[in-house]
Amino acid sequence: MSSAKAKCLDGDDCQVRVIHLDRVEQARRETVSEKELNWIASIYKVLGDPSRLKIVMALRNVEMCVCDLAAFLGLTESAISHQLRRFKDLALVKSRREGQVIYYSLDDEHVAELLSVGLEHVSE
Amino acid sequence: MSSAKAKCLDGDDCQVRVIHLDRVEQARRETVSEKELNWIASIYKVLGDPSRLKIVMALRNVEMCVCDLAAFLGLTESAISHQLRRFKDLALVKSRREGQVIYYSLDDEHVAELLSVGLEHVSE
DNA sequence: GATATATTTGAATATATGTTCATATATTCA
DNA sequence: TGAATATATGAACATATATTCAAATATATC
Repeated sequence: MSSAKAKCLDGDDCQVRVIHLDRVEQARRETVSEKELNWIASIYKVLGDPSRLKIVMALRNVEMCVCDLAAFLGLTESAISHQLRRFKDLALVKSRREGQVIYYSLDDEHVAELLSVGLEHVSE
Repeated sequence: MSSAKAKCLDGDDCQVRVIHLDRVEQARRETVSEKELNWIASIYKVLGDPSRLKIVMALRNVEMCVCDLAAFLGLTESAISHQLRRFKDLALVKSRREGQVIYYSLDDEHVAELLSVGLEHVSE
């Protein structure tokens, strides 16, 4: 066991206080790459907004166009379009054009897969 | 099927354009309460930040104190403390005092439960 | 081609957020 | 009690973000 006295860790200016060096090193060993970490966080982040979560939940069952979603959420069509772009960037949502109307729906496989990846890293 | 012509929905000033009224109404019927929605979003949101995600992933396996986490993340102890408070507010993290040191760990049951609730509402 | 509809894009803005610094609180030990 | 350590708190700040407005693009219809 480590003592409860703080030790000095070799940081930039040797100012870093550490009580359990072994645990910090273990965490260092077990952490995922910065890149992957940011990626997982971005998945959670995009779902961490009430408007976007509402969009996802609406698209769970039905295909919808921008103006339907705008009516449902009580937001501007522009606002919806901006948010949908974020989803598309993460490939959480796919679109299909039919004339002037563009239908949006969940990219179910991706959603399921991405969330399971996140879970895998968070809860054991 | 609905026509592809926009209809006028009875909004505040009757300016709301809707193409598939039936789908909007279905979404209205199937949506969860605003309160629950905000709550689920807040769970995702708190995980949607690289620093916080790193904290959660570190606490998965080991109990850690503030200064250990600060050393691990390369952040101020104050910053860690602020973030830990957010986790505690959502009951995602629990703490245990031992002398001057406060040990933080994941409230595993809660994490698992909360995420499963979120999943339940998002993917099918 | 001209008009109307559906969506996108970019600028602007108000608000939220993550971090740091300085200070306060709590605990231990001399 | 007083000094030292560990953590918490609040103000300040810089950055990120969600939304709106105005204008642009794309498709269909006349």
